[in-house]
Amino acid sequence: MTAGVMSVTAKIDKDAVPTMGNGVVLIAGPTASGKSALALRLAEASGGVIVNADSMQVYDELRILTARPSIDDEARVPHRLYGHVPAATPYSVAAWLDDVAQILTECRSDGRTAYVTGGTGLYFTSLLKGLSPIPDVPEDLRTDLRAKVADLSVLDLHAVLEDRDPIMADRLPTGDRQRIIRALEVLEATGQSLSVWQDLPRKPILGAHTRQRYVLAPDRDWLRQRVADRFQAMLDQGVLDEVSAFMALGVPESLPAARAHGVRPLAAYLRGDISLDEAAERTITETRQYAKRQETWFRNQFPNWERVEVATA
RNA sequence: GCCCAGGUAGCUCAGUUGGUAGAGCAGCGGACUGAAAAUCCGCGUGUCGGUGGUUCGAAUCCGCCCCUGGGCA
Repeated sequence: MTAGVMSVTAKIDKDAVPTMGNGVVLIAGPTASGKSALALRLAEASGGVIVNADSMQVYDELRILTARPSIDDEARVPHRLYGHVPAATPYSVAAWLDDVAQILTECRSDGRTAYVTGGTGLYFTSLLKGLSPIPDVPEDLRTDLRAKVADLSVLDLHAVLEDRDPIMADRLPTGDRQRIIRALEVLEATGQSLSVWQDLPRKPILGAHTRQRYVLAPDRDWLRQRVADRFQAMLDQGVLDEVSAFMALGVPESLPAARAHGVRPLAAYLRGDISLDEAAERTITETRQYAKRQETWFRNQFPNWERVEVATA
């Protein structure tokens, strides 16, 4: 145990993993399950490239808090799409898909295997199933709309959608503010119901021929412990300084980067509102709850992916 | 030792004039087409500290005992 974090060994059939060359290997798994370490071993052994599939590790300023691969790790194997976006910039699945598409093309022409590694289920699903082609919604429209409906209750908001776009209103739960707003902004930006766009065929980047799909499946209790240990290690690595530097950037709380686990509780601690113990507990709890949601996704959306045992070493 | 306040779901607590108990949090399950580490939906049987009694019926009233916190000595 180094710095409170156990090392992880995941067993993957050697014959199933290419030792040379080309192709794409997908490695998903809940947070703190050891994906990065596994990808590093595999990519190092095969001269491959590690490609990030984590929606938070794309942001530059939160390396420690989002458990991004270290600078040393990045020196051992090429890592792509890690920290390539400033935290003040909103990113999205669509942007990620564009980015990966380009990188996968590069890998193919270089003859290197791409190990697409991360915990964001939607990213993997979109990679394999595609997204319907929906026009971009202008940033100022999004901001304006959000400001305009800020004081409406979810139910009122749903009623507005019901009035303007009954089909989407019917598809969405009455309490799901985020998706209701998305439906409204698409309608406003394009003049057409989001349902019309969503019904357009999707264009996958990777097809069914992508054979190598792995999900790390650690024991839940083990993972819960590991999340706590990892947080302790983050403290040792200086997360508090990182978060305080992040606070100084003044990234609006509504932006994705500001919602990384731990940002809010640790900021509250740094402001003197809560104790460090309290902040630690909240961060760890948020992270565990997320891990559970990830497992739900993998279990039900990726039934055919190969489960990989994770063992402590 | 005496007095007071408590002992109810993993945790914090509700529980009305006695009709065998319910919230928040945690946890568990599920959804998921462009901010997804987000957003949303569903799931609450637990010797009501123990024991004896009163009562048709006690978490609720009475006795004794145990434990915790505070006060007085």
